[in-house]
Amino acid sequence: MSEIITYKEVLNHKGLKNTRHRNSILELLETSTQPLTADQIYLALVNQKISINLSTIYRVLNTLVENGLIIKTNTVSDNKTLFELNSFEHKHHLVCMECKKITMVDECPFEEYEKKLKEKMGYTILGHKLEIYGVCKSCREKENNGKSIV
Amino acid sequence: MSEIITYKEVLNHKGLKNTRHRNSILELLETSTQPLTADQIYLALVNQKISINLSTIYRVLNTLVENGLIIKTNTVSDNKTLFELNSFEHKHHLVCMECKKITMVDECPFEEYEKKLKEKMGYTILGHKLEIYGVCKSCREKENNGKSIV
DNA sequence: TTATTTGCAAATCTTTTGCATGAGG
DNA sequence: CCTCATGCAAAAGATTTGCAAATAA
Repeated sequence: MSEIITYKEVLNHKGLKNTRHRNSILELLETSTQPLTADQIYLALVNQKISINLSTIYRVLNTLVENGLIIKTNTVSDNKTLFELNSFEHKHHLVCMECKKITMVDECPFEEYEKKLKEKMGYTILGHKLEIYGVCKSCREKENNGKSIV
Repeated sequence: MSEIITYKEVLNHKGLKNTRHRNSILELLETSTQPLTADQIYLALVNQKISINLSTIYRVLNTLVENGLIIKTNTVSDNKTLFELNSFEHKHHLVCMECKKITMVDECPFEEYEKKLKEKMGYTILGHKLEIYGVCKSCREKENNGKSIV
């Protein structure tokens, strides 16, 4: 009774075939530190000499979202759809406005806040998404080359 | 020295011409309780017998975003770009997953959290966006017609 | 008058779909 | 085998762009 569940097992359990394309997309997302667009996934796979069609990527991504293996997000700046693995952990995005890199944060202080909203607004809360915008350390340091902040 | 600043004044100040299309779009967003898509704006204006081109709407919206009069958002579900007036107040979205209606919440408990992130992650925080997903009161009541939750 | 804005049509980009072929269980 | 997944090409939908005409200051 291992606690480690492989994607293969999850796919099986959901009645989805264990195809090479599904696996390579899942593996790619697994190793990525960032959520990726369909196009980025396409380019990364082509780079790995994997022959795949963009429409297949879209179809695989949609299937995986529907089955809860991955999660859809999007960026405010350019309204692109991003995909990331559903780690089943509570995570939020820290977005650098300079380099556009996304860092995950797992701390979340909102349970209490959600309760309040439930009472005040009569909403049943199912979840939330928090994106924090700023400038990351390395971009800030680059910007300050030659200039003094003080 | 009135404290009420009109859009006309803001446009002037930014060196933007005070055109009928810019005004009708701003007026529409002013009266809307929800963020709107470019297309929804187009249809609403056509409905008001205003003759305008969709590309003009996109150009006006982009100009207004660049000049900070309106704000761009987007929905996770269908990845549409939404526009809303920049009220310069701190607001968050409460999104009903059934009727897709968006309600604004103005309470925000995150100043403290942001400080923490700044220290921990070395980020300069510029702002954040919070979207809370759930089911609104009226949708929940509709769902429960005939069925018992208990 | 002169720079800015707008309309129109066409281009671009992302995502979806139909259909015939191929692969997994 | 038989269903589900994939490739390919074409469609669909959202947004942008080039250029000429209209308009605000």
